[in-house]
Amino acid sequence: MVGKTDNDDVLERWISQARKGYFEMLLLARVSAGRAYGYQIVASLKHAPGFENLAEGTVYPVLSRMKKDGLVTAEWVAEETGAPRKYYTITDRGAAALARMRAVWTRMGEVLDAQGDTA
Amino acid sequence: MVGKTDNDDVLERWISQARKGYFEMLLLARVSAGRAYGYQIVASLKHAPGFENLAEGTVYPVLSRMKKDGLVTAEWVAEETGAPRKYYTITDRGAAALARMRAVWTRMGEVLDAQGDTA
DNA sequence: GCAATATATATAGCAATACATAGTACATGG
DNA sequence: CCATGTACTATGTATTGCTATATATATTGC
Repeated sequence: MVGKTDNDDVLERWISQARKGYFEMLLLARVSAGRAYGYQIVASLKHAPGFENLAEGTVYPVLSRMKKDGLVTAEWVAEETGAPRKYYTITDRGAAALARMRAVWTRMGEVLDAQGDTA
Repeated sequence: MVGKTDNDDVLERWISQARKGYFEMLLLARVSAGRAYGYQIVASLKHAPGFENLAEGTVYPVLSRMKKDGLVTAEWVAEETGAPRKYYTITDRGAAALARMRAVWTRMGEVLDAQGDTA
């Protein structure tokens, strides 16, 4: 089996950096699509390309920070069976933040693409 | 004169995080467009939306790191007048890394956009 | 001639965030 | 009873953009 090359490791490190910021936006978008609980969010994101190895330890702290920043609300719900679940709902402030993040992300993409024409 | 709101500060902080990773890709793209020296790169990026306040202290360390990682080469050129300039040229390894970064960036955008459909 | 400004490059320290890892608790199945 | 799945929490580490500052040379205006 072919092991990882130096290039793979460099790109993995880069991806980790590139996700800073992006990941909060991604989670906000996910919650914006409909109220959800933590484990459910982790499980659904694991189906997205590139996130197969996503760990809970990556997701829960961001959800906590988003709650602290007022971007989402969190509510414990006791299930008939199983552990209680913490459901997250986006707030107006969170929806506004998400819109602005998307705009910035789009602009960053445009700035990137513009680098090829200004040699 | 209207000052910044909390929302502005939160977004500014977020932008700083969102630029991690992205900024290296941006500089690689800039150098990929044609060999350039540091001050010139700073000056041209300052015309890009969102980068009006870009500082040299942000750019030179990333150029240094890219050289150290073998993504670009650097070459001092003495000008007839003025201080000597350090010119940067992308390497094959840098071009390959840029292509992969772009692919990841595109995929991240797709994953983000997909969050609206999976409620 | 000197001060201010522009051009040109460099560096240290800090703040913030994704990630890895480990832990706790409850339910289920063999 | 143990392993696994479900569900959430805590902590330390690594890394990078940003701020602030420094140094050097050339040009311009008084």
